[in-house]
Amino acid sequence: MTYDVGMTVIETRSPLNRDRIIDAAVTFADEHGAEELSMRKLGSELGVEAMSLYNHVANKDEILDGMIDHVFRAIPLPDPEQDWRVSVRTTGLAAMEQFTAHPWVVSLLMQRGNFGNSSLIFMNQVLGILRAAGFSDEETHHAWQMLASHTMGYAFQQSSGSWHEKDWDGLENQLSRLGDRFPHVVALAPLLGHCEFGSEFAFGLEIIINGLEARLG
Amino acid sequence: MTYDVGMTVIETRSPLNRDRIIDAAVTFADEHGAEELSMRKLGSELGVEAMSLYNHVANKDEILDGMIDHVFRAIPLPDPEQDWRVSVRTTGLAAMEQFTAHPWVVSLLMQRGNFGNSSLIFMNQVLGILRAAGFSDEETHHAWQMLASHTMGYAFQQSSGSWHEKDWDGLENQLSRLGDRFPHVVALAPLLGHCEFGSEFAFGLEIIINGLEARLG
DNA sequence: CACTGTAAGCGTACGGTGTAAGCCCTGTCA
DNA sequence: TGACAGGGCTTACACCGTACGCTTACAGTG
Repeated sequence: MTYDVGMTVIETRSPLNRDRIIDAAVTFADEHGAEELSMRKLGSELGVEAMSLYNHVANKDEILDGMIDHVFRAIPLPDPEQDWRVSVRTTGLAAMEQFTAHPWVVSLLMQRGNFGNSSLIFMNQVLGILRAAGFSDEETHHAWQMLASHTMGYAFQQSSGSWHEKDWDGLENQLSRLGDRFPHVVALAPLLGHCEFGSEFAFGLEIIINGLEARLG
Repeated sequence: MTYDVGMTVIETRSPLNRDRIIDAAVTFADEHGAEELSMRKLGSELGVEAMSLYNHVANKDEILDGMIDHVFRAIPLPDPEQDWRVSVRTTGLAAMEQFTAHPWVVSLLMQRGNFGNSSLIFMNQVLGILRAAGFSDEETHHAWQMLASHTMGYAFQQSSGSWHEKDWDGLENQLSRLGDRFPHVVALAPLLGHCEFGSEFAFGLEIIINGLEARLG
């Protein structure tokens, strides 16, 4: 934004920068999905040509990494003062909340790995809590893997989307058309189709926490 | 393969068909990764032009679905006569084995959902075992979600690959360069880097089976 | 004031993608 | 022999990420 003082106000577009680009990419992905995001579309979203983005980011991968980082930064860090079970529970739910709000991170994480700054901060905090709780290094490792898998797994299923209401009716027709070849699937179809992933996730999280606790000592 | 009987053997390429195309796609993805697969490359792999594939498949999506189906068909179905804990354990490990052999299915499943024929057969079998074991429909649903999440989650982490040996050295340098900002990550780095996903998966699977068993009755 | 160096934005172009449309060759059957 | 059908090939289109070079705007000097 530049002003000619005393003259007419020249309304130039606010200058581009990395953060604005990544923010725009995140909201674009939230609206249209990450696989729809292209440099040209992102540019036009910012009122700018595609190639102008390359003045602020090295390439598209840097944008994608930035988007992942953006999401991880939004997960509140667990409080090391609390009981580890509480920390793990609230952090798991918080992470799940972000993965639900930005379903595209899951596939992005799979393609690109997750070793941005924010995700390392997050991971470090959780590992620290587990170690402080008395887990050995091996046990901490097991616990982390398990918690991460559980979280990513549910986020995965939620974002893989075929169980969602959208094409659910079509699927139901398909299933009933397949008749009794899949009786158990058909019987559980209503539950599978309209399930609340949040509470499903919490259910499993409790089992895992209890299981880990039993391994402690 | 056509022969001019009594004359020289005319060595024409064996005719294309859906199965050969999908098989070729699977082996190509095993070698080069699924994101490298393109219609042109797949065609040239089969000694054929890209557009010729469209005489046997509707589009690339049908090939991708076929690849998913191919992998699920390779998972041996659990035996309904066995104890459900044994069935769940062996089936989980068998599924994980396939996901390890074909790491690309995980991201494919996420993009496309998993409701091909083979995956429905597989799912139906597992659901049937859980119901026969005495789980209610809701409990069966919970158990399925949890087992699926655990399996997909580990497969996910395994295929997301950043923890693998390849770029592990670079990552280790990066971590030590980041100094003591992430002490817990650095401390556990060796475990995280060289871990055996198979046994990690089995460890978590046992916790889940025990947790589910406790819910039974 | 002019001159110059720098950075940001733009336009063009290249090689890649999936696939629609049309051509041609060949095998099969009347 | 002639017609037909189907499989493979070629061409073409719209999209992608991005390398390259041009133009404009501005900051710092003399």
